[in-house]
Amino acid sequence: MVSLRNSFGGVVGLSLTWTDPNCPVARAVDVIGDRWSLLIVRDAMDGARSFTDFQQRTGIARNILADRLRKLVAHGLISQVEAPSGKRRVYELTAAGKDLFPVLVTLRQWGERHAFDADEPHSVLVDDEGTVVPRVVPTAGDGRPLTSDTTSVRGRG
Amino acid sequence: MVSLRNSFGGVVGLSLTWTDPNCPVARAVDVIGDRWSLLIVRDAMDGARSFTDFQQRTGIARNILADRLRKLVAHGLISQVEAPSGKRRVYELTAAGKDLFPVLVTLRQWGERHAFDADEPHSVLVDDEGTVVPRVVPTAGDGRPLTSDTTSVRGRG
DNA sequence: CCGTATCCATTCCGATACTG
DNA sequence: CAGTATCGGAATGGATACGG
Repeated sequence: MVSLRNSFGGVVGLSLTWTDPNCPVARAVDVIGDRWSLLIVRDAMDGARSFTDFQQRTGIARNILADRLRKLVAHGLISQVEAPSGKRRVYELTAAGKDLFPVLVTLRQWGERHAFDADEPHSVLVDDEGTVVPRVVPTAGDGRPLTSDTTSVRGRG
Repeated sequence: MVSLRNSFGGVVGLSLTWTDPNCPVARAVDVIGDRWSLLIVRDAMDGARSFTDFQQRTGIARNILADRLRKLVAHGLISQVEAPSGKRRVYELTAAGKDLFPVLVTLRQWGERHAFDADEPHSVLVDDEGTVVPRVVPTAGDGRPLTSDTTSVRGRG
């Protein structure tokens, strides 16, 4: 266990039992690499705000949901703020949480391609005007598309 | 538990205990949403081929590694092929596995931004020529950048 | 070198009951 | 509505020993 001060000033305990704790992928996985965290962020992006919102959309058990929300808040992806109504506190994505958008988009596109049977209907990601979002592909500065054969994805701090 | 015929003809058992089993993000998470799978894929992209390669790079326990490799093979992300030497069988990413490249790139970029302290040194993703890879941002067909405020990331099959 | 088998501890998860 | 408390089962994980 290693303590880490995150971008928001909060000290967060990370497992970091990895062989290479400085790999940014490993660190990211340490935050969202479980069964529920990404789905909670997904639903937050989709408009979920309240505890019950998340519970109903994900179907997660209440105690686990409470735990995950705590961790996501501790890691600075979600914050609990006063609702505009002034009544209740609601969960809201922070800038760091919203920055997971490209991850979820690529994950969704991957899922649509590879997690459905050929004859099984599935969604296709579209923008706000209803036109299909082209496949997200990392590119070099000059616009050249990058592949796993030429680009190492394993950073080492 | 639901059986699913994947893109490679193999029947794969998915948990799919989600509230919405048709969400492609949920399906993707069902495949790679654990502590190790993405890191195994990461190391495969980084050149790992043999069981011991993966074991040493990730530090994962041998029994768990064997289990995860089995699952990744069953899900069609990795295949076991004869080594060019003809001696041993080695693990190799399939097309579906390589398609996780954009996911790992965005995840790495997120990690570099949000999983390190401000004064903590970290890597920056570069292409094969050493120039920094610009932030990967999903865009509409017309090049307009998309955000989580305007684009739903939750597909429903 | 490539796994499998076993043992044990920890974590994860779901269901339910309960409180402010 | 928003959680917390508790229980039990399942999955995960580490270590080690073993066999092809």
